[in-house]
Amino acid sequence: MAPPPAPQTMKERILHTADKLFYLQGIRAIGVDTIAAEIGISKRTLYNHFPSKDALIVAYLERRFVHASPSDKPPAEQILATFDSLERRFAAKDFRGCPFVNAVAELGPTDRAVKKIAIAFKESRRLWFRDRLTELGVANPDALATQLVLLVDGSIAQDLVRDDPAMARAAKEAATVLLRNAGVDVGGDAKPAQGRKRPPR
Amino acid sequence: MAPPPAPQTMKERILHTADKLFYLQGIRAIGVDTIAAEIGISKRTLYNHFPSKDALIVAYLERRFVHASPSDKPPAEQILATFDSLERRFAAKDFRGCPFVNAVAELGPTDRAVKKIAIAFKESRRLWFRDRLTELGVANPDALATQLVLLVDGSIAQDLVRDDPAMARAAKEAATVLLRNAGVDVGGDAKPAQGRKRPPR
DNA sequence: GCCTAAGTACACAGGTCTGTGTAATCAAAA
DNA sequence: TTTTGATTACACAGACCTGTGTACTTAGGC
Repeated sequence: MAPPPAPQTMKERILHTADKLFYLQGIRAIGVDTIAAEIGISKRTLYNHFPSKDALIVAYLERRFVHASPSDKPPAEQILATFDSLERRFAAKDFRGCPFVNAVAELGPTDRAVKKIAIAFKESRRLWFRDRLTELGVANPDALATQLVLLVDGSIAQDLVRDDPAMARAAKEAATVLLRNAGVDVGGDAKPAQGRKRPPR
Repeated sequence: MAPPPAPQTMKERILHTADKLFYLQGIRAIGVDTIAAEIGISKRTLYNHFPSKDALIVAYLERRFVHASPSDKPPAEQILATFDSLERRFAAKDFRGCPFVNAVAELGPTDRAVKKIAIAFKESRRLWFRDRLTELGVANPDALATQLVLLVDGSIAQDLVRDDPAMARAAKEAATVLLRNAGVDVGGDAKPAQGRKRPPR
């Protein structure tokens, strides 16, 4: 399969580079000069496409706001696959936590625009979980969806400081318990994780 | 009961103020001038107590590294009380996430000293959970402890962006399910959260 | 009264940052 | 060929940052 095409327009090239640097090194740590130099353009060109660094930051976060693509797998599988995907991302050396959480942590509570995008993103993922749980006919999809996003964000935060992709596996196991507890069929009783061994009947 | 005593020594006053400003507004957002001005001392005095801003940052994080105080409550109660305590902290208007996660997010992967403290803190909390679970005789205390810290950090990250203390309740409910699944007695069957209603026997 | 330690006031060096102004260049469309 | 729009090179303003140098004041201990 073909590699992802190189960004075409100047605006896309700027966003692509800003994304890489902002995400890996932090928004406040990267100046617009650095971004322009990395692309090999003048600072003036950058400011011809974005009126301010703030605008560039907002565009960076909006570009990170990718919506989940539809899948024809069963909902329970989709939910658990989320954690496998997380584990793969943790294993990549260029993973540095959730860009939205990082931006809010970095830019403080004053930056309303950034916070708004972060809230929207978190909520969209929660709703994605909720929709899958509704398909499964779970009794309280809202509450369970919230618990699942806690596991997602918890494993991201833990991996950010510990660099340990196993956090995603731990989250997946916890999610499996929560799903099974809600009556969802998540495959064999292979990992009981019980306090006492259950005698085979 | 008496209010907490005002910091006595100059070093403590500096740390107290640095903590407040670093935590609420971000480490990079606060200059040493701002800290000195807030206390009403000269910048020179600050630099007489800390050789550099980096040293002040490290001292700030080390001061945040509070170890859990021993309790005589039963272990299961201690574990669940963690989430009640979290909820109270979320409700306070000056809560701004985990200072260690925020510092790592802000200062980037290069700052080894900061990352080291953050890892140590996260691990100390995981071990605290593990010790309580060991007291409870749980089969796999290590794995379950990791899952519990995911819920803690997940709720912190979610509250940071959403300002919703209910995240702590959601984490507590998930923790209850995980504990019960591991054979821990966590009180009545009051909240079954089951997929299908269980007929009373 | 005198000495020492701590703090103050304040300037400043040297660096970074965002954002702008200006004149020159280049390429493609008309 | 001429025009037009994008881009470049580069200087610069104004702000902020960390860290230092220096001379002055103040308060306690001897």
